[in-house]
Amino acid sequence: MLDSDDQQPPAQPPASPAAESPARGQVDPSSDVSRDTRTRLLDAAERLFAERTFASTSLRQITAAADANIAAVHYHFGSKDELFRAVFHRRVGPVNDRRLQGLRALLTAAAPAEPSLEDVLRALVEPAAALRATPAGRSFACLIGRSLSADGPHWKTIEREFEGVKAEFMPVFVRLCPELSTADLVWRLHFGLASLCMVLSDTDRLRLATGGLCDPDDVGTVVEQIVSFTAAGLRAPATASPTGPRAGRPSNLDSDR
Amino acid sequence: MLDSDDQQPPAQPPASPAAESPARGQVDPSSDVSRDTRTRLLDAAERLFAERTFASTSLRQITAAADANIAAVHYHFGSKDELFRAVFHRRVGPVNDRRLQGLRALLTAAAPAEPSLEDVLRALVEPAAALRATPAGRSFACLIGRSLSADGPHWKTIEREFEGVKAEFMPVFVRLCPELSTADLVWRLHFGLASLCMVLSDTDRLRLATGGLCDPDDVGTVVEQIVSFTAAGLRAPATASPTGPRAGRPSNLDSDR
DNA sequence: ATGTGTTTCAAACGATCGTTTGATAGCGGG
DNA sequence: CCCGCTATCAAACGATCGTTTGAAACACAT
Repeated sequence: MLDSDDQQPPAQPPASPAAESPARGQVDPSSDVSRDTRTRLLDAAERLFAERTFASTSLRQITAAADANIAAVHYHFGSKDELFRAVFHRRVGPVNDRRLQGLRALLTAAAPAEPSLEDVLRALVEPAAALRATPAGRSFACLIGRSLSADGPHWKTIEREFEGVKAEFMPVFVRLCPELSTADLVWRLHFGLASLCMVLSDTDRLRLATGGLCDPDDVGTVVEQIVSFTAAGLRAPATASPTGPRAGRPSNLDSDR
Repeated sequence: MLDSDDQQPPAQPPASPAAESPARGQVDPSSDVSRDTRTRLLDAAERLFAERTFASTSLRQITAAADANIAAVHYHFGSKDELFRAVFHRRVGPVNDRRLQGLRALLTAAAPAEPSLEDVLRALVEPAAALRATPAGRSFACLIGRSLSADGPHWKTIEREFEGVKAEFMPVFVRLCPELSTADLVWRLHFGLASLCMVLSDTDRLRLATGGLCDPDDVGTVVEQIVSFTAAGLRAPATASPTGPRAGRPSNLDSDR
């Protein structure tokens, strides 16, 4: 397992049914001369997609930043959408691999007991938060954090990348939080990942708003803050309505008016 | 106070220094005949900005959905950017007013003691979460939740809308969490708002992924989940390093490899 | 040198974008 | 009746978008 670096087949653009007009065969990504232009395009696209947005970043801006020709994008990737997929796939694989490595190490080290909730959360959070330690990783962190809260045509692509992590972490959380209903557990994990996404996608706003007090690029602090906050939330007593019909809908501000 | 419905001055488009060529005077938004087209444009833009994105929604899509002419946008708002600002301003004002009302009611009801952490969080979360109860509000909820995690040219516009809420809620949280350092408090409130944003911007993904178990449109459940989770996180013991140099940077997965 | 396949380039394609224009209705008060 | 004002409309503006094309530049085995 731990697959992260497969190269897709030719992946010819869905248009043009007569596929092979001049030259379109994808090239082996390892030990290739043209890797220069390809990775330059990936780096530039990663940075610009993060700074602006996929929709508001033009291929001309990308190729200008990468010092390449416009047609190079379609030659190496086929289309703008597949360029996005390539940018995303290049970095999310290693992150998820580190997550699964960390989880498995914890499980075997603690067996037959269970690892601590904090350790499991750390294994999930740290590889992603560590992206913000490097400039390129920080660009990708903004991209991934932003893509998770905006579903466009790329949502299914993104979702698939995280299936393995979800499948392996969820049972562990279920065992570590036996007193929580499934709905409670899912809600709270959702909130924890929301916190992670918010930090990943931050672009100096939090640091500026706090006068440098809270720094999303301080990986160690970020990890401990998210882990301790989420662990405390997961340990909160279960809500009143397990899966009841509509039990307990307390709504405030009916005081006056 | 509680200002939410001020109309901006003429707000002439920054181009064309000789401003008044044919007809550009903004109209009084109350008791006006043309409110029809104006609000139809606002409604359509609100929905489409939420479904797609600001950048990937064209004015022609908006005017087609609003059954209006292309030029109507520039006649009533001046530009696409000011249309976004109008869409945002129309709904965020009442939400923040309800938040401040709720907070003040809590403060006077509990005086001279302090209200509970849960009640203050509820006053902050409920008015926003309640947006998801109506289709139009749900569109705006997606828009606001998404805009907060993506900073474009509209970030300063958005930030200004929330200044009042921030200024009035923050001192209360400081008093309610006296054992937390400022950095800890800001981090954890940031996480709580991240959870809120994630729920607001959800577009059926969570419900579909959980088989209907977690429904972002079930306002009562959402509020209680966010409030209890965030309150538990805020009550977690303070982290080791208050503002220390680099204390405690435990990094896992140094097991093998 | 020749041939083959890969990579890069300038230039153009049609489509769509935000914005502007000038004319055309509707409607009030003089 | 005509005038000033508001609102809407069809049509076009220049700019920029993603994509395609065909040829040049390059590498390298024979």
